Amino acid sequence: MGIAERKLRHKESIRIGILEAAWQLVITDGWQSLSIRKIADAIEYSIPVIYNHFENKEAILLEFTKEGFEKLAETLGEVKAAYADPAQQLAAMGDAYWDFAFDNKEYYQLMFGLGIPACDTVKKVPEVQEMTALMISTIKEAIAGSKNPEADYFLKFHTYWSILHGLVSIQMIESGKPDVTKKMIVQDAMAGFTKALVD
Amino acid sequence: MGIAERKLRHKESIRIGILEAAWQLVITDGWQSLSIRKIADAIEYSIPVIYNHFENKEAILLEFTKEGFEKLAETLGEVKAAYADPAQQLAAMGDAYWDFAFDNKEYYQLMFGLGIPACDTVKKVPEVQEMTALMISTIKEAIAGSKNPEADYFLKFHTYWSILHGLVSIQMIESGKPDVTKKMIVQDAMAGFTKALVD
DNA sequence: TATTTTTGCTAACACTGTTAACTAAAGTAA
DNA sequence: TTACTTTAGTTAACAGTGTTAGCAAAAATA
Repeated sequence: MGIAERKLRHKESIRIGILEAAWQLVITDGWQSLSIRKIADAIEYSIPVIYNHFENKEAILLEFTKEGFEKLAETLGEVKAAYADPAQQLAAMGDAYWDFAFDNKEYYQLMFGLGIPACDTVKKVPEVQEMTALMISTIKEAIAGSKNPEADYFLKFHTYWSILHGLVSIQMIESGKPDVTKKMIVQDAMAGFTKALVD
Repeated sequence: MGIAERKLRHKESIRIGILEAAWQLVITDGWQSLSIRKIADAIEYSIPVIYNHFENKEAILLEFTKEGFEKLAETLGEVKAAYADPAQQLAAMGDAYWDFAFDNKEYYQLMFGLGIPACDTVKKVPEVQEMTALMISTIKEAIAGSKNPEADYFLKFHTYWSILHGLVSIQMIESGKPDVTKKMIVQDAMAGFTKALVD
């Protein structure tokens, strides 16, 4: 009865093919010009086949959004593990966040940029919470060891994430500045934040 | 020879009609669903008429982007004028920036969100520099009166804007949180920034 | 071998931005 | 007023988009 398995494998291989073809197209032409027809063309199947594996185009994009947040969470987790001091963790995680965004522009733009309807992305993508949980725990630890242990961790987390995202997105729409100063900007901002946090 | 003038007036009135119709459509249905056909329908002219007044759809969006940055710059200018102390100015401008974003979501999303190709927006929209100039001058003044007058004003400006934009956009994709805490987040972040700036 | 299920295709619908080609109106000059 | 030229506005089409209904062929089951 390996038939069912073989079929499943085949189905799965098409699914993967769709995602790989889509990703290739994104890499070469950007999100904007990704289309179902192009994907169908690339995998050498007809258009409706894609709809057997994904409900619609958005579902394909959602898949990448998930992947993106997963990768980001993984990266941040590793970086966090490399340090013991929460303040150092926050600094390193900020650095890593920045690097991730620019090393994976395609992902980052999809995760935040493309979707004005990103409002509900948060609900549809549990991976977001994976990432935020990491940040929140670190913030909590930092607060616990600070001179102001009563600080609102959720507020501080929000500030932390916002600073990072803001830095990244402003940098992305302005890209064309010297490369050296870039990193300084993050580090300066992070230093300011941590200083205010730890008091 | 008032004929030419009348014609010009008429032409201008259509142009305005296009923008007004477009704006109305955006208000009711959002940017995503704005289409040339719908605009043509609304102004009761055929489609190509729109192309006599705007090179393409993007040019129409660009018009609103300009408007948005103009409004924002104006608002920030007024707020700045209401205070003498740079630190206070920065705080008030941050507040105003936040309010602008949420009072004019449609504008803000267009100015930053919709355009992944927003990279060249900065070049195409001189109004952006109007706004940034305001911020930069205030930052400069604040630095001049701080304990560390050697600080890099451009870096600090960048941080300031990024924090604001980050706060806004994270808030926008997360909207669904209690309203009261929102303002606190900005003010907390701004306080942290100013503190680090003035030393 | 006959029947059912699955798989994948063609062709279409309803949209999108954009433009070429034409008509009818308005303005100009004789 | 008539003849010509310009311009304003139209219809109809092109090339593309996401999505789906209906059908043919292949594969699995009885």
